[in-house]
Amino acid sequence: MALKYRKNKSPVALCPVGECMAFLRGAWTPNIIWLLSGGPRRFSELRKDITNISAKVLTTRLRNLEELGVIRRQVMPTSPPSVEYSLSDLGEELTPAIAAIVSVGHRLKKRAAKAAA
Amino acid sequence: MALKYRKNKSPVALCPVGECMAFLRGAWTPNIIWLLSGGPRRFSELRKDITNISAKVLTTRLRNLEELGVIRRQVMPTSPPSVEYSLSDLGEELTPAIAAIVSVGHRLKKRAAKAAA
DNA sequence: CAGCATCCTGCGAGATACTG
DNA sequence: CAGTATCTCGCAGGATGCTG
Repeated sequence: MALKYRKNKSPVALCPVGECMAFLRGAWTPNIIWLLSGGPRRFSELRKDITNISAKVLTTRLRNLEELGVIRRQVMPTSPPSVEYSLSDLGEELTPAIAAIVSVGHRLKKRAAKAAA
Repeated sequence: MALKYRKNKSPVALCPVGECMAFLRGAWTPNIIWLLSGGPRRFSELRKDITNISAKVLTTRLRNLEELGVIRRQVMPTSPPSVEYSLSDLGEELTPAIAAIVSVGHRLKKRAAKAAA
């Protein structure tokens, strides 16, 4: 019963949305890309901007995105080491989707406010 | 060490993308909404359209979305029981985001094809 | 500053079998 | 047809502590 479970990383890969969703895995991922779409950012900046994310998770997501070719990691040779993350071309292609998500999010927020009133 | 872990269902809820992503939890969810955006569908139709999804998972996601108010579930009083799922107003609001995701997905597919060539 | 190591949890998901 | 039940795995994530 060894290989009982498929090693398929993204179950949705065969469906229309899957091509894109494969890059948005993880609850924090869209947020990271969104922040990076505003320009390069350093590790600690991301940590501050994304409320309540732990260093471990941020690192994991960052590494994952780097491996997928979505972001670029550039180590600055300064005395206190600083690392800059930025979107790659591939990453830039994802931003319209994220932008739409954000925009829908705002709409939903307004909607919720109206419903409460 | 009881309530060690926060019960927060969506860790991203405080971030800009979180408002929307809260409704897209689960790898299959965007796909379901996307299919439903084309019109109401029955359980078995969804199962067929979404390749390789198990009945259990589909049911779970459907129930979840219903609970969130994203979709509506209507039982048709026919002799072989049939159930129709459709997007609610809230669900309709999510479609722009899904559409963007799908569109980006197509673009990525082309990009990959070009890279392979 | 930018991480890594370790340990632990819950959820999404897959497989299979069964039901009103 | 439209589910439910049961079991299992793996991954994303949280907490805490340590390092070049």
